[in-house]
Amino acid sequence: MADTPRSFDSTELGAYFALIEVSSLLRHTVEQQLRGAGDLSYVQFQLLARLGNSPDGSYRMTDLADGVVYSRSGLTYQAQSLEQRGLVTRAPSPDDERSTTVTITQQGRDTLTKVFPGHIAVLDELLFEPLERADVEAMADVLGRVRDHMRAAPPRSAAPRRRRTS
Amino acid sequence: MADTPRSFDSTELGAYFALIEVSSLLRHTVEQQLRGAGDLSYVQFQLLARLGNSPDGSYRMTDLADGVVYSRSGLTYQAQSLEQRGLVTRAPSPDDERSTTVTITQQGRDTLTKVFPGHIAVLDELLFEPLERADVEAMADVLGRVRDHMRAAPPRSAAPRRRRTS
DNA sequence: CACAGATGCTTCGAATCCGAAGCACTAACT
DNA sequence: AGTTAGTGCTTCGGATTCGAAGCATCTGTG
Repeated sequence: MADTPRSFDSTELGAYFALIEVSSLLRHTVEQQLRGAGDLSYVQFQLLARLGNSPDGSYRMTDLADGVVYSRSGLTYQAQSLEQRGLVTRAPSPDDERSTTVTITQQGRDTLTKVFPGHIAVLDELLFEPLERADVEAMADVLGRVRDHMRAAPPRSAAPRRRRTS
Repeated sequence: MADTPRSFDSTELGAYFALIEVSSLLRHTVEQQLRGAGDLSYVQFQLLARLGNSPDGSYRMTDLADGVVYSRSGLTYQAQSLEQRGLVTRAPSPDDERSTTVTITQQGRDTLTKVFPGHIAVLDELLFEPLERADVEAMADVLGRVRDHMRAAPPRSAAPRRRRTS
């Protein structure tokens, strides 16, 4: 473990720090906008957005949790909250009694459309404003590759339960 | 407000989503490594790291909070925690009785060195592995500019208390 | 100097978050 | 079918988080 005690040069450090800082700052501002515009937390918005983009407006709990990088128990909490507010419904899946299917309601979609313009405005102002088109493309490309790489590796808590090894 | 209901193209969306996803996934993994290696949360590590990089190993509470994008009350909580564990000390500032100066202790530095190799290993493996040198440079450049832009704008909760305007 | 406003930090209460443990259902193997 | 392992979700307890309010100090102005 930790068998490569190499250190980073300033460019690498800069990239890393900038990444963390930008996402923190962005998240912060977005959070406030969402709270004000539709009384949503960032997580709640992400959940609704994902559901809204789904072809049938629904997902399994686990897939939702993995999608937004969130703990399952945390998702249960938020899903209950959203359900009480009438923004989603929950029902056991037809094919698998264990799993719960979360579906966005019309009211959920309305909330989404109500909140969206402001959300875009914040992103535009904070994230895209200082960037050229090429920068955005580079960012999408580079970060996209990183994401794929991360998703490829054991996505959540590494150790697969068992190795059915020969 | 929201006077620009333009929408994003897929590149922009990709850049945004990738940013969020990458930082979330990264944070998650790093968190676990830190927890295991030195019983630190990510925030605690960030605080120690910042203090460790400071010329005199200390910062004011507010500057620390702004640095890591964190609420003041949250910082108070973590600073107390770190102080109890002997990783930092807190003392009123000499020149301003109001402000508290947080200083990293030798034990804090030791913890930092103990945790660092693993931290670097995670970053190397998860973030830098799929990237060329040029990619890292592009990332540092683009995200660095975004960060500067964000920091330039009213950094925390917008409204300055008063406008001493003419 | 007295005072109002600004600033730095902490306390407080409520919301959110996570991991571990538990419950229910499914799959695989015999 | 019976047994064992795997999977999906929730509950639980404790930790962390934030914003609002409070307290103490500082600063600028009369």
